[in-house]
Amino acid sequence: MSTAALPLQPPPVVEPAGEAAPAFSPLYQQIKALITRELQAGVWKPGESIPSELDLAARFKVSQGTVRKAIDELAAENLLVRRQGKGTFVATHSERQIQYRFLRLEPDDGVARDMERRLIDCRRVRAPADVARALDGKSGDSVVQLRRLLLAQGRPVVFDEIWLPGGLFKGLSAERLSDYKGPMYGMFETEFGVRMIRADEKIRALAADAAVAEWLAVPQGAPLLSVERLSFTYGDKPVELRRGLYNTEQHFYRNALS
Amino acid sequence: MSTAALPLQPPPVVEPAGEAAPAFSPLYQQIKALITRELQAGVWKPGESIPSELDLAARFKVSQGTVRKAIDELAAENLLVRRQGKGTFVATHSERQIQYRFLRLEPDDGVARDMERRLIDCRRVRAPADVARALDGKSGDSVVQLRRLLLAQGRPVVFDEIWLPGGLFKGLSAERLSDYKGPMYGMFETEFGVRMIRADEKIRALAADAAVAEWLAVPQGAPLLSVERLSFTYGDKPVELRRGLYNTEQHFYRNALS
DNA sequence: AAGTGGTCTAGACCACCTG
DNA sequence: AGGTGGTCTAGACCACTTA
Repeated sequence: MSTAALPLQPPPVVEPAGEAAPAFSPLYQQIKALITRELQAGVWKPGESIPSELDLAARFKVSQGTVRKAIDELAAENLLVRRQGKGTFVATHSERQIQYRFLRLEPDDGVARDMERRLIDCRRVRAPADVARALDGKSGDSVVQLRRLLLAQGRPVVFDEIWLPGGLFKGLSAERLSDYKGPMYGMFETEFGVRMIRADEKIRALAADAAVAEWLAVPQGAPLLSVERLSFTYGDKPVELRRGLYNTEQHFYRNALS
Repeated sequence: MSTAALPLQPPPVVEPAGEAAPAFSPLYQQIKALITRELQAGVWKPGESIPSELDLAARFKVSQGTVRKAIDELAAENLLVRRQGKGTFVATHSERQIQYRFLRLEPDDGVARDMERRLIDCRRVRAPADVARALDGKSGDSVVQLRRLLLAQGRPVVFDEIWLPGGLFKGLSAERLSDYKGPMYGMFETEFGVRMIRADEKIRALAADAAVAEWLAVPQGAPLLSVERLSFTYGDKPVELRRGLYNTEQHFYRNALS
């Protein structure tokens, strides 16, 4: 409905100034941008289906093939999910199958089990300088800081420390977190309308300090995997900084290169 | 030339036995498989261009769009590289820009510099059980084992231990390795015709033992990133096992999630 | 100017899912 | 049966490269 008649600016075929400008935008890229705007605006909610390709083609006054190419790219970026015969759906972190979309940890014995989530604490604090910088905010901004453990078969494997912009997560509390069943990113979607689209991780090895050693039940100085993740929502806006410390004695971080 | 008239089996539309079989193969997938075969057979060498889309369409007796979709997927898998106006080229590890296609290590200060490669040794040995298993061989098979260091600004950062199937790498020696300028995977391509297509990495943190500590000039017990990589060539055939130990004091391993 | 990949269209038909 | 995404075609035109 909000995508009514739309003029679809005729492709800005040539730019006036002969600079190093984009200077050309295929129709399907424009369509893609329009669809992304609708997603961002929440016109279609995570898990819901978007209009059919023919619908969208009619709305945008382009051929089905052009809409198709736009959707293809959005599906490749994991913003949409195609299901033959059923429709195209808005991606979500709430579904069983893709529950741990961003967690690359696997047990050595290969059997993927569910992990237990145990919240340690959840506080509102003033952002330290490095956290503020990562989240595109100012030092001293209000942020939600939470810490938690992930346990496999009762044994702690991951210690997570998470920072979220206070403005986006008003009302987030230890109670609400504990009450919520399902993955954290699913909760962020449904309760706060914040959808994690992509993330960047920086990984290093470091020695456990006294506090973390206790949480993970390893000796002080034990080598741990440090995974610093910055997650982004639409428009490449950073909305979560997370630092995980992984005990990799019986698990490993998997990565596929191509 | 080897792709002459080709009958292109008419899509096996329906399978006789009503089992859980593939039972359907789009034309463009068949084309994709044919192109992959040519690549594997070395008809087109790394860095060279393949025939134009119209050429291939004529050869295969399909429309350009169908060839296009096949090539699109091969490009997405990094087997081919498209260059508008010039043609489509066989991917290679030898080009300057994509030199370290599989190395995800970055310096903290962001300035990507070239790393110095220093070979430690190169020997032919009998494969230990775990190496043989990874390479789909038998325990005791002949393998080339080599060890080397990567140095950034004169300081050792990576200690690599690499195993290669002896049969594929006849004549590989310390001399030839030292003489060769350019990345190792580039040498494998041009000297041995072995092309690395994709790889799987398992990452953990561990403490430096005495030997590695000396190579990397860190204290014994220092936390290191262990990166175990299994690389595959065409047909998902494993052709390299590599275990790298990274000093992550001034570098980190980057990974993008989506 | 000629050749290459890139975009866009319009229409046909197929495979899959649901009432 | 009707709707959805998936495949395939044939042809037009555009953008980029090279000669």
